[in-house]
Amino acid sequence: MTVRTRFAPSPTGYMHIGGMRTALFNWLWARKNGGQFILRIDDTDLQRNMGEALGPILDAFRWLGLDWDEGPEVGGDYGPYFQSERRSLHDAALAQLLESGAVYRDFEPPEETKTQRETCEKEKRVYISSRVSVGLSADEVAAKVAAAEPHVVRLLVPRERKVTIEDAVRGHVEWDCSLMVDPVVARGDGSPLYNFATTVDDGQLEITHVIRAEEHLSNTPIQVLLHEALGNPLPVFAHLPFVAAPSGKKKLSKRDIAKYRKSPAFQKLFQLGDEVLGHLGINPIDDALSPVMVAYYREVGFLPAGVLNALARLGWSLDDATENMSLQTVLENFSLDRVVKASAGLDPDKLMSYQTHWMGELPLVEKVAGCVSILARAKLIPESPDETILTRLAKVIELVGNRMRVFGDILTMKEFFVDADMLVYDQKQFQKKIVEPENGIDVLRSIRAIVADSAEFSVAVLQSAVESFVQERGFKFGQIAPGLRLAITGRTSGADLFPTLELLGRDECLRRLDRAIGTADSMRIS
RNA sequence: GGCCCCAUCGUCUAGUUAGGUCUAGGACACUGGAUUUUCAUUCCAGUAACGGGGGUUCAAAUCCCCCUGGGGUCACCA
Repeated sequence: MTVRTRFAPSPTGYMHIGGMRTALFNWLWARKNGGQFILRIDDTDLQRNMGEALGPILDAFRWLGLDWDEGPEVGGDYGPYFQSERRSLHDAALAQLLESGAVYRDFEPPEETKTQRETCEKEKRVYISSRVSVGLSADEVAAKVAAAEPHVVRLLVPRERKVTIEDAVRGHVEWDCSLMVDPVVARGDGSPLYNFATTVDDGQLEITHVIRAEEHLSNTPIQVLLHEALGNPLPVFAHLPFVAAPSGKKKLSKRDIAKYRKSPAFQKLFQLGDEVLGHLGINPIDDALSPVMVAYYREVGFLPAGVLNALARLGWSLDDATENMSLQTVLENFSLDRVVKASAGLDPDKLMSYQTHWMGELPLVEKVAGCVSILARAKLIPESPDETILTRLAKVIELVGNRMRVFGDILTMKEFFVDADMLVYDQKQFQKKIVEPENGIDVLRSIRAIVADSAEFSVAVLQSAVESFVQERGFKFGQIAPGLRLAITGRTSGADLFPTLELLGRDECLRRLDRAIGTADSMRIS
């Protein structure tokens, strides 16, 4: 039998990083077994703009390179793939269950049901459905339906038995039906509820493996009972541990972003994100974009390989040592029985280490492409840069090397992309390293002369010239380097100094030195 | 609270199915050192865990029971 897995997001306008992990494992299992991975959109009673709500979800899949065999945009033989368009299928299934007596129309007023529930709770008894409507004759039911009496349709839970599953990650799990409330399967008008629609759809789509997060475990007995009533073969269930927040064991949730912002574990990621998004003109403070969303990582300039690697290792491992894995490697080695049972906290540090690894592996041309797109968005280079810019950019990228962990990092290296007069100095350091030292400005003047007069503007020539100057004056290079770097780049840390000078070019270096000298002069006077 | 799930370094995990090779391995983070004109890298080294109690056994991280702790879920949402 062909393995068929599915991911069934509701169109919420964003793709949750934990949901993405679930989707990834579904994709992996299908691909590993030469089966199909299906995207079904669970959009029942959602009246939002479908394009806006679904777009970001599909974008996330495309960005990570996870393709789907059936679903939106690609269609398939088991469609429609939007749950809202599958109503006739649900209706037919409901009619079938009504016919077989597996479900019943419940006319008990909701307030009454609620009261019973509350009473039981107060008295510490287990609440089970009263089933007052089960005794109604077919004619009585028909009459009430004809009179449009409000009601719901409930599953008649077989109370005398147990439901058991052999979960592919959890093993044997069982529930005692005598403790179960008869779940509502559809409203009086026939509109299906989640558990019912899902079961009908999974059955009709011939899903063989239901791989989903642990929070659905409690829905499972209902769905198993429904599958049985429908006469469907039972899919294999695999309940993955949910993705927890860093430094906590609670489910990672969009609602808690404000809290995460204050968490030390998340600090560095937020700092990076805020800075990069700031350069892009995106306000990261509002919830539109945050680390619980896949889009966040794309915007900040993470690589799909980095995110995928981190996601794959969240609740799964290949062996006792392998950490850096391409999607291909994960695919070749994936299995459900190596999925961990305990929930796993997303670790931003570890994510960054995977990211750094894969950025290091990326060919230069692809680094250039990634930087072009983010630099253009930050308006630091034109939309379609010419050869000169591209060649120079490649040199910058090679020079900064592993200092660029994500594409967004390039935006913090503004010194390569703005003119001398736009350079922003680190004020405190400028004061301390250039203005305050006795000969700080004089040194810069001397270096300006070297830069202006050197026969050739190359690393070798500049370096030896500066070194002999340093020696003459009885300095150490380490003493003058910070000031020089500050004058040239505005910052006290960064790529190797002489190559930076060479890359910037003689004229630009002179402008920067002049500006720094001028600024320092005026600061010293005042 | 009911039902269900889970429990190894700070974190992600290996080891648990078939008890000994585990004085518990790896990675991230952290600390120290070396390299480096800064920063980042790289390289070495180090700190650090089987939640507790009972069993079973010659032998338990591994099997059983209890406790504790954490979490999920309890809708005419999905």
